Amino acid sequence: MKLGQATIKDIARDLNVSSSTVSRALKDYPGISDETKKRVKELAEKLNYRPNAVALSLRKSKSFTIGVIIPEVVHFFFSTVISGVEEVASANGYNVILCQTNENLNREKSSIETLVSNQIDGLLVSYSKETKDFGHFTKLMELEFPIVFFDRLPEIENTVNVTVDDFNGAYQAVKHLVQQGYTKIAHLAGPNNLAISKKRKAGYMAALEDSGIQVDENLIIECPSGTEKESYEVALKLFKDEKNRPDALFAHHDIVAAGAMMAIKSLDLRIPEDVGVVGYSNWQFSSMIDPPLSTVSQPGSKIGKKATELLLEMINGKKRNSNSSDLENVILKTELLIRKSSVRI
Amino acid sequence: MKLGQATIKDIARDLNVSSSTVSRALKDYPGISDETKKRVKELAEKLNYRPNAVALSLRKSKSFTIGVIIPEVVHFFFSTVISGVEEVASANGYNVILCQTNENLNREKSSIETLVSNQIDGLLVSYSKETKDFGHFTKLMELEFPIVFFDRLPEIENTVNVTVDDFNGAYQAVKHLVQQGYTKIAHLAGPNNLAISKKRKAGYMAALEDSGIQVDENLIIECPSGTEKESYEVALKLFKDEKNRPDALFAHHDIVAAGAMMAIKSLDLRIPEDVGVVGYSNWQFSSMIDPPLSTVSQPGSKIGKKATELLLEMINGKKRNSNSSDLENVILKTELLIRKSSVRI
DNA sequence: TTGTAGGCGTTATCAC
DNA sequence: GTGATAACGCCTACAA
Repeated sequence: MKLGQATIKDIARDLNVSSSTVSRALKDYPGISDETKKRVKELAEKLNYRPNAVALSLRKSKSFTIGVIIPEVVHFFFSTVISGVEEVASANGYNVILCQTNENLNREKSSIETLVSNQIDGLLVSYSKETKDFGHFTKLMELEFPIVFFDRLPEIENTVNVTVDDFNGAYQAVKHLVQQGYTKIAHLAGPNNLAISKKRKAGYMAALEDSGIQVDENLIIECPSGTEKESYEVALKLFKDEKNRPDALFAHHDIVAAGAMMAIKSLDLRIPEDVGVVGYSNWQFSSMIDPPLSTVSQPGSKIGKKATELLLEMINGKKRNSNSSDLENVILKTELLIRKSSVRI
Repeated sequence: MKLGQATIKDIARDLNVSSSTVSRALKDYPGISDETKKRVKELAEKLNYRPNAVALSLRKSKSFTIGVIIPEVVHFFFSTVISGVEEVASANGYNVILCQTNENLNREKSSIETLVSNQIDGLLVSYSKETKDFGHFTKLMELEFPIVFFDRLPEIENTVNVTVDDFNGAYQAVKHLVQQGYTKIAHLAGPNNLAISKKRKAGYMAALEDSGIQVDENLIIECPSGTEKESYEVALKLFKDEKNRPDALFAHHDIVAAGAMMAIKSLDLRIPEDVGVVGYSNWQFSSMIDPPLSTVSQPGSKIGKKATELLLEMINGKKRNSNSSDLENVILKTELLIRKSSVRI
């Protein structure tokens, strides 16, 4: 910062008053003559005075800044979350410091170090795929530091969480496939250490069972990396086998679904006539591929907003980490978007 | 910040030394006995001491924080830029404060106010569509405050810019359409006050002229909002008119192209046989729609990285705003990705 | 080798 | 009504 920004002291010197007077005048404190107040404000205006937020942070031990730790920015869902976070934060006078971990545990840990040493007031976290131990979070929580977890929930007690109802989202998706007359429904699952993957898988299985269809473990295939390429290959193998070929697919992710669709089409199978497909997340491209992909829509921006609102409440003492309040675990509803890829009736 | 983080004073008190000794010991300053150094470091470790970055900022008038002002986070191109920025910043020990303007001038202005009062060391900017006056930027630049503009360049002298070669990107795209035998090529342009829109349009026109095709102003239609819906309607009108129907389309944006493709398909025209389409930006969905969309790929992450590198150089005094150095205007190359939507030979 | 004092910009507390 | 002082956490002349 090279800008010779004017300070309270400058104003005080120019006006031959003390800096306390200036400080009080600027904030309309009682006990300052209208005359002085006016002179101070005018000069402040003229010098383009702006309070130094860093000095304020130090003085008040409060930075009006929150940290966001996120696996990847380039991810439609996360970018919508960030957008929601920024929205609510800025509306409440808070800054957002962004850290992406690239799914790397060490970066997650070092991000926390920096953020904490920057005196952030609170933290929003979606942890990395590598994170299996949550010590770096619990240490902070024991000191009553405000943290809200979103999307990926850690196995820690008494956390404040914002998430979507993954079980139900998957359940609805698979039920829909069943209603469309598909009976042999495969599942391309996410990495097993993520709670969301487990819940989607559980929803898938429950929907089958409730429909009187037996779960076939051979039809559940893990796609840990979640790339298009990976699922393309997985799906190719899965659908090549004519004898055991599934007639539908529920993917834990639109990208995974898209890769699989490419494989299915390359085998000259028709979607949705031969194979029905439903994805998850409603990526921006999902409505534009051929055929448009049915998917479970997660309200990303709403998650970001809600998480930030909760965090600000915690910061401002209206809420603690470990209340019995039911607010501590907010579960937002998903929405099943039915498009062409899964409709054959 | 409720965490009772240990301070230098705490360590000093415990060890019965002065805080300057602790400060020096922690930073391996000369003239501290090994004995003291060891005791200080051990206790620091034990107390989990972390320097208070806010106090440091105040002391040094340097925050190791940069601000990013961006129109929208939920935008594939911008999210890749942000990712690149975060990458380079964190590798150099800098934090990133993110502000999105939602294309709103007032938010842009107030973001700058907050960022500056937070003593950021420098600023990366892609300004809003509403911004026609750049006073809020020039005011800072006159004070030698480091700013790097990316993607959208302001009409100000002596700025440091990172951008892509939009003219050439468009030129290549249209040349490619010509080579494929399309002759009546329409252009869905962006808002005219953005330099990028102008350059893409200029590239479009130059490519036509260089190919001996006369530019027809009726085939250039502005799509200011850039939404799918808008371009759907625009394209519907454009391609309904059988007499003057174009046989190809160059859109300033993939979303715009996608909307137009839906319109074209709804008129039972085939892509690429009847109509060739090329977009711009290589959104994630572009390779997945039907047919896969040819597009001009902008190296978003590279832009973010390069812009941040330049900014850090400016911050660290290796570079000034208004040098004659040719580094002040970095133009990165685009890449034409040829997919099915534009290939009929 | 270590300590003291002052200051970065602000505000709360006490005094006049 | 206003001013002086101390404090937030850290660093760095200058002293000792």
